[in-house]
Amino acid sequence: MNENANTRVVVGMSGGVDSSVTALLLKEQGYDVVGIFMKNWDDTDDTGFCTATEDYQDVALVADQIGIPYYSVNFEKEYWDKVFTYFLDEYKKGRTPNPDVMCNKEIKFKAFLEYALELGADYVATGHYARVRRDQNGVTHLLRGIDSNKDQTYFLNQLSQAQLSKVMFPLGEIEKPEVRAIAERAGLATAKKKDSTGICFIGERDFTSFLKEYLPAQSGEMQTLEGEVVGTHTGLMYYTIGQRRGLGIGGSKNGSNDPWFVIGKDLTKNVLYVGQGYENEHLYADTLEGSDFFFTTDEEYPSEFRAMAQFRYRQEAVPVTVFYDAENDTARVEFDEPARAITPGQAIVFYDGDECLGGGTIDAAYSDQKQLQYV
RNA sequence: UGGGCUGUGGCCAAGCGGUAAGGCAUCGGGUUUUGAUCCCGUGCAUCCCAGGUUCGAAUCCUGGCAGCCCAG
Repeated sequence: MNENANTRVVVGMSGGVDSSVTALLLKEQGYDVVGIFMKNWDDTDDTGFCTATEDYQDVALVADQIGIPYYSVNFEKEYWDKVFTYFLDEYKKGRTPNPDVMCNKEIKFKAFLEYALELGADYVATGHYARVRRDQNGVTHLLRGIDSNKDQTYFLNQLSQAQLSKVMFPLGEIEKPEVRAIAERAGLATAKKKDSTGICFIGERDFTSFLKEYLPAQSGEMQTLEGEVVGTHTGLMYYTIGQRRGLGIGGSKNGSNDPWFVIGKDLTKNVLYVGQGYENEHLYADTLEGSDFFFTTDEEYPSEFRAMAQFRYRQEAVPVTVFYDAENDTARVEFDEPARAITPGQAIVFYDGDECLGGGTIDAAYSDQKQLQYV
């Protein structure tokens, strides 16, 4: 009855509203929908409680309501090897990794995608707020979700053309409030479930104490760039550039009552550099160097081009000039205006209007040719 | 063992006789599929100690104690 009936779409269902509505919409469009829950992290606590169990129950409820089959698959090993190991390694280097970018690249759109294809899927769908558009040349473009407040292309910047050609993001076309409304109208079990935040699969938790379970703490001094000791840090890796909370220091002899921010780290001296004021000059860079640049379409990029760039999730993109070294997948990026808290380990993502072109990983930041003391 | 200054909640810091501002930090919450940022809310401090003067003092006086500075 419907041409979509011959198209099998495997939906990654997390047990949240977004993926629930994703499955619902595809089902309504007549696709042959299968829901699959990924368990990638074992968070069973001392009392035997595990949020994944609860989430899977929600997947089951929703799948039954929608009328689709559902399964569970376990990628704990892959997640540990490809995402978590990388995550810890980066922290050990004093950097601030972005595990969700890696999770999308290696798990959701690799391990999971391959698994789905084996199940006979034509596409994999997730509840990401992003859009894919396939042009007449057969190229798939990754576009920002129309709900600019929820757009998640930042986390998807490392997806390849091959991966993108196999995905569907139904939610990219609608706004979050509409997603809630659809869920409520359909009476989905997850309609009122609170949005989850935190590292995907690991979830919300006290971040520092979580890291301490895996990384040894080595406390040291907090200093101003002038060398004045103003406090004690509990371990360099627990702080990130531009961070304000958690420093535990306030006031100063010279009368400034501005808040303190992390402005740098020195791994060899085990010193955390801090400075006062949101607009502290040491937090601003005009250039960065990055590696592992990767583009969403197979188009070849010139050694120099203009683009809009985003350095952190939910930040406004700013105009930059990219000096790209295709040989090594590295690049030097110069900003039209100085940018705040450029942090090694974080992703720099390029955009051309709504299209996410791809991105790389920040390695170093510079101001006036001088490298900032970030690692 | 001469002179000067200072001593208010974790840190800065208002207050100058009438019954303790504010900022930062902390804590709680909101926003957020990284970590941040950001936003909102949050302090029953008796004012270094002991006396005294006053109807009444953190604010005045006396004596201690502590720190800093300048002299020697």
